[in-house]
Amino acid sequence: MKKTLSSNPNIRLVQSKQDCGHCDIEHLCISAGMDEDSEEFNEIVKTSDSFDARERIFKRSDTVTSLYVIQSGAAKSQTTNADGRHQVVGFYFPGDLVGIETIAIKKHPCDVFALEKTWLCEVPFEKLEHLCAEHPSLQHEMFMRMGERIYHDEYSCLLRRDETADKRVLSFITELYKKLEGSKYIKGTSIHLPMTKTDLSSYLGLQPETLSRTLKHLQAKGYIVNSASQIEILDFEGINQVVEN
Amino acid sequence: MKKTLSSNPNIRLVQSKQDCGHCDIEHLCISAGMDEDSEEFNEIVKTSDSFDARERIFKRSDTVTSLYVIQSGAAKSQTTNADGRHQVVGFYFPGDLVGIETIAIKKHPCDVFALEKTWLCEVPFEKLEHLCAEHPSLQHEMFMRMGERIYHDEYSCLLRRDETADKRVLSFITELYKKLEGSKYIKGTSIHLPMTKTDLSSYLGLQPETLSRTLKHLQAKGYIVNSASQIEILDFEGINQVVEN
DNA sequence: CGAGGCTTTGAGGGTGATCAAAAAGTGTGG
DNA sequence: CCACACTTTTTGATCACCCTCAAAGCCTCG
Repeated sequence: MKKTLSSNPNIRLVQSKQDCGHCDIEHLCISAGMDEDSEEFNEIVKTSDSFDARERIFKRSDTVTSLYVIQSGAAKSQTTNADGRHQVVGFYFPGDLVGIETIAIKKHPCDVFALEKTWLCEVPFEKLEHLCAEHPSLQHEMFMRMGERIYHDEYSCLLRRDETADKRVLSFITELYKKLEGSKYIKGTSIHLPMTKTDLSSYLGLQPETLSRTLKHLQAKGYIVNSASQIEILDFEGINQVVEN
Repeated sequence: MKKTLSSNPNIRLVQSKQDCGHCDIEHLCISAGMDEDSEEFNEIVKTSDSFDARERIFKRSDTVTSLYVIQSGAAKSQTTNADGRHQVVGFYFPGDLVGIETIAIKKHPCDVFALEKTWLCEVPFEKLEHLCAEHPSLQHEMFMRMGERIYHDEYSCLLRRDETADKRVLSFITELYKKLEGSKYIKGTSIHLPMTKTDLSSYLGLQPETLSRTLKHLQAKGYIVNSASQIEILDFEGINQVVEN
């Protein structure tokens, strides 16, 4: 049986990763919202075992009572349509919250898969709520996180809806570049992509063939250099002009 | 000068609407999340003057420091692209929160227009945060509201992205029917639409012509009856089959 | 009653989907 | 380390859906 966080409540804790004080993404975590030292936060957090690439982290319809923070690695969430086709809903990187889309409906609307070796922190939602009530700064951080997510969803969604394949691809690339700046996914002007091109095409609402052709054509125009799991940005200026219009 | 809530801080209060205890959508308001009587909530809420149909409620880039609850009426939010075309991002009905998409960026990403005579309640966000910290049930209500919105955004977006015009239109109709059930917008199996068909087409990511043709064709198939500002649902069963596949 | 926006209808064109198949990459086990 | 199976990506050809442009009717509101 595959382990998933929700089917296996007795998660093997990785003690060395347990202490928030030693976490290397502390500044990206919601605990960064706490004024005082995050000792209390540390106490409610559980650290999960790691997940290998392609391993399922959450199963659709699983009951959720926690939020999860990506500590290291990357993940994708995807649904399966009635006719069996998959659709990628989002990608998650270190510091991102997995599960705020579930707190109202209390179950995963999607399967979530690790894209590479990935570690998560589990934050039991009910305990988080209590802590939020005692620490206004943490409550504020949560509101801000959720507000950002709503803003992003409503705008990235919009963006992609009516735009051409060129624009969708270019704006995805530049947004991701900004988001991951300073992380191990960025080397100079190159972005390492942990997801497959097929996943990316699904996320962008395109067919794999269309994404392939689009990347080729964007490379021919000199905007980017496309390779297996990496995209190099050549012409930020030119890309911005395409995206803005 | 057009009055907007944010350009005119000295809002004329409508005293008769001021008291939360007499609000006819109290059960839809975030104050419904409060265990005790909502006296304290009542104290922080400001009620705005009403807005006429087509009147602008918020201007894009306006600074925001409050959330707003639609007390009565309906509104749309829309952006303007670089090339001047408008794009409708969302519709708001009684009980809906306008402004949670702004709390992280602190300004309106969109213009918001009244679709008909509309009343709003203003809830200063900072005061709301303080109240949330004192009343865990209110904090919980806010988390649930935001979680629902994220869930809806990520799913309605998904839904519309790859689906045919038929599916987009039918799922919009049935979702709206469910959402507005029991309100004045629903009479039997008919939905009154406060927005224009052009607004709706924009929201659905279609051209007005395409929406017009789609509605005609869905009527020919016997799913709905289409008229000026009303859509009657004839075949719930059949519609579900179309949407699910 | 007139002006303006909204909706409908028609004809033609383009972007991206679909289908098919080859090429390249990835992981596994011997 | 290589061979094999499998997945992912690419390429090509054709097609469908929706967009675009144009214009006429319709409704709403001043």
